[in-house]
Amino acid sequence: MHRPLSATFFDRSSVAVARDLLGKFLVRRYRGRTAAFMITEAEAYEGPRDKASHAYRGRTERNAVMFGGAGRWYVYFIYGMYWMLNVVAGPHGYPAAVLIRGVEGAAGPGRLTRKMKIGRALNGRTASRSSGLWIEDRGVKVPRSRVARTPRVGVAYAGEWAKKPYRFVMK
DNA sequence: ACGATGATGAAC
DNA sequence: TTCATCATCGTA
Repeated sequence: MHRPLSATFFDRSSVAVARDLLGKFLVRRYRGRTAAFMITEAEAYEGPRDKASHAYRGRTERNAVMFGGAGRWYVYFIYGMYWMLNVVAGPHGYPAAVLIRGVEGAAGPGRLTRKMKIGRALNGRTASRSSGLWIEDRGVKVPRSRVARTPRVGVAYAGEWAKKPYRFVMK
């Protein structure tokens, strides 16, 4: 059996976490059924200085979970239709997170949450079996040659931060 | 290229 | 209380 990744995996720079999430499995237990999909795309949102991050303008009701400890889900609603799934990274008090943008069989962050029945109920919960959503290492190794690094999607407003190569995608 | 669709946060 | 904005997606 595979064990869920623990908080120590997420208690690092969000960029390192985003890179290492490629090849891991996002596992959902919902209404008695369990489904697992390999993560193929992730983006880092790194700290209070990152202009593309929700935490850039400080703590608010929405982004509060980003300021907590690593390994919790940060789920928010956007464009009146979609839920975005993030996992909090880095030390307590430092607002960083990784947006899980794609899994095998669902490209795009909005599609993935719809497919896996992810919504507000998971916000602030721990990435563990108890919450019904967690991440496992199933032994898939993703070599550098299979990883593309690009700027993040949909953050053109973020000036210099829009250019940073914080998006990781499996080729 | 653009509209759907509504929560969020900052301004007023 | 109003209002612009938004870490997107489907249709054209």
